[in-house]
Amino acid sequence: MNIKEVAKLAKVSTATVSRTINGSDKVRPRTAERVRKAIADLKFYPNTHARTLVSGRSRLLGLIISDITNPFFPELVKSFEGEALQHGREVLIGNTDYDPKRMAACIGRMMERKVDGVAIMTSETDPLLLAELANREIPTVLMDTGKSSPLSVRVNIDHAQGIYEALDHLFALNHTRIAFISGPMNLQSARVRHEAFVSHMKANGVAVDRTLLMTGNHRTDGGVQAMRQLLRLHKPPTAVVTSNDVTAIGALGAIYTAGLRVPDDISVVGFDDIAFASLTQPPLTTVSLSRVQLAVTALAALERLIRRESANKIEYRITTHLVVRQSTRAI
Amino acid sequence: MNIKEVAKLAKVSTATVSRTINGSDKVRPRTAERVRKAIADLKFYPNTHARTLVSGRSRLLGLIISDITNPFFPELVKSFEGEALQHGREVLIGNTDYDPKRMAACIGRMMERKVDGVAIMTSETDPLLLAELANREIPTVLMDTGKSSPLSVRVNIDHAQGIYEALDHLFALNHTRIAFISGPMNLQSARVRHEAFVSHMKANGVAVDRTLLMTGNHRTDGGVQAMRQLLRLHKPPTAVVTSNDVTAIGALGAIYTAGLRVPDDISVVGFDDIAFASLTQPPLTTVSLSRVQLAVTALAALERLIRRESANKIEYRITTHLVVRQSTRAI
DNA sequence: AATCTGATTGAAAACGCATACATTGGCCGT
DNA sequence: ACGGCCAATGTATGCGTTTTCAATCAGATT
Repeated sequence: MNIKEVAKLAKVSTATVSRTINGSDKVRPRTAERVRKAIADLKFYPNTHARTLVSGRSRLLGLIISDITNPFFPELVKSFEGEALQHGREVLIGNTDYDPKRMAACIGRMMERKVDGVAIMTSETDPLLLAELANREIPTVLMDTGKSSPLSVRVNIDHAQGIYEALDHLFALNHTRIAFISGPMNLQSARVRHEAFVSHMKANGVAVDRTLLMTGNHRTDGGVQAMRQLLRLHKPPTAVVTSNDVTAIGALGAIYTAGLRVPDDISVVGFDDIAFASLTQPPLTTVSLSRVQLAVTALAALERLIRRESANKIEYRITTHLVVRQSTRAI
Repeated sequence: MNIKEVAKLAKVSTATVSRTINGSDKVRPRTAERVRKAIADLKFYPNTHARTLVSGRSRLLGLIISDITNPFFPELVKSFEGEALQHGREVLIGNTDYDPKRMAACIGRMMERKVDGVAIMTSETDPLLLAELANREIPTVLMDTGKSSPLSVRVNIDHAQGIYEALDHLFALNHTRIAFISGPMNLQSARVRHEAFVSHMKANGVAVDRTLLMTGNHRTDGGVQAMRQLLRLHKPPTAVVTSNDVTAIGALGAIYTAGLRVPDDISVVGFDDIAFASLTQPPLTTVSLSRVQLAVTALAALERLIRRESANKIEYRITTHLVVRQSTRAI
């Protein structure tokens, strides 16, 4: 089943069939109709590989993420895919599992499949791999890393703003003894959030107690461990800010297990605003980082790069802002 | 950059390069080494589209799911992808969003990309689309639907067993006034769970109060609505079994909002055992349906079909079983 | 040294489509 | 009626591989 059979049935040449499929305007409407009928009758699906091979365009976009089971990503994937579909493209997803080797394999696959562009939504990336993509003139969009070039742009996420708002919120509720449970410090995003916390505390004249600065891992168990340790302190914090929601959920668990209540005994603030954040008990006050916005922005940037629109110096920025729910209260 | 340049650099023909890439044993080791060096030097990545076009094999597997943001799926996707990678294949994911039109579009894309096989993990599928795949001799694995044929197998999920165990557990805790919040009744899996509930209640001589049979939608809001209604009853249930964990989480929320406690005032049982089930307050007693097992089984079945191994009459079955946590208690 | 044999290697033909270029047809003005 | 011209269609090439079949080579046997 191929374009030839369609051509035969529609009594035209393969060229006309091809033109019809691709919506060329130089096919007489009546002819196009006949071709479309033949395509439908034969249930013909054009061979993407042949199309890509000859045209050089795959209509395929790469999306590289760290881990699909991390609740942050599915929403991002869905939005990105939805947008891509609207632009007539498909998405090849790559899971790196935070493993540089798998990242390299992902990029390799993207190159083999001749993607038209790649969105790299992991916050760390090997510059050598990026160079590889650049060599092949494959446009890339990076999150929080890399520098802009004619074929690569960076989408900046303003983690700090959210942290500032969270702290201001807690300050307004009279908290000063505020703990922070960070993510793994080898993650750029985790580092930025941590630094924003420390600097905004200082900026507001609140002493930063080093014993209240814990390191988590962006998973629940990290939140549980860190929170337990905080609760064992001689003078535990009255509020805890976490580097992501999953950590906050772990902290929540540790607090309940210790027989304390949120927000009565201790306030908790998350980060990301994953779907489950509004479903915890109590619903989590958290910093929202819109995955939809991130996906839409990344895709738009990619499209621009693919069309080689020299939209140089466009600054892509995703803001974050606090969503107050019920896990925070004044003391 | 193509195979020709590699051939030139390695001073061999393109045929030899191709053979080396594909690990043919009829290339002299010394020659193969030279070719591999050329490939590495040029950082050559073979063009998948050309390979697929000529060989007819894409090393691509389709995985069709309902909604990646439904917590049931990411784990399934990850396991499936991991297994596929081990077998040297890649995965094309299709989101149907429970929409038959999008399902058709997904299948169309699978055919255009010439996948070697498709795993359809949505529990409803249009037989016409399946016929389309069968016509093109594309192997398929279905979840809970369809009938086996030389190119299609069905993986059965034993939803009933889990429901039985859940009920037996509640019976042992002296519950008899047990409610059930179902999923959308147009979903096969939801219907089976519902029926298993009713039949096992009857089988144990427990009267089924129709007012305790609620219809949800497999989302939290459905769980919230249904639970609210149950709590407004003259004689509310002492225990609630839900058709999935997300529904249970909604129910949990409604119960807390009403000022009641779990499991003190009411016991709750979920279904699926998503990652968050162990992180609710209290941790949710639920029926586990292993996504890993499902993914591994589906992939193994697919591989067998692709190799045209006539493993007829193999019965693929995924069992479910109760995981007791802390959301259930005796009355 | 000549011959044979199996192991390597090479040349060339597909695979299904898009597209540059060539051809045809119809319509207009004259 | 004729040339000219644009629109519509057709012909044929090549995209980068795999694979068949033919050619060559190295070594063993005589």
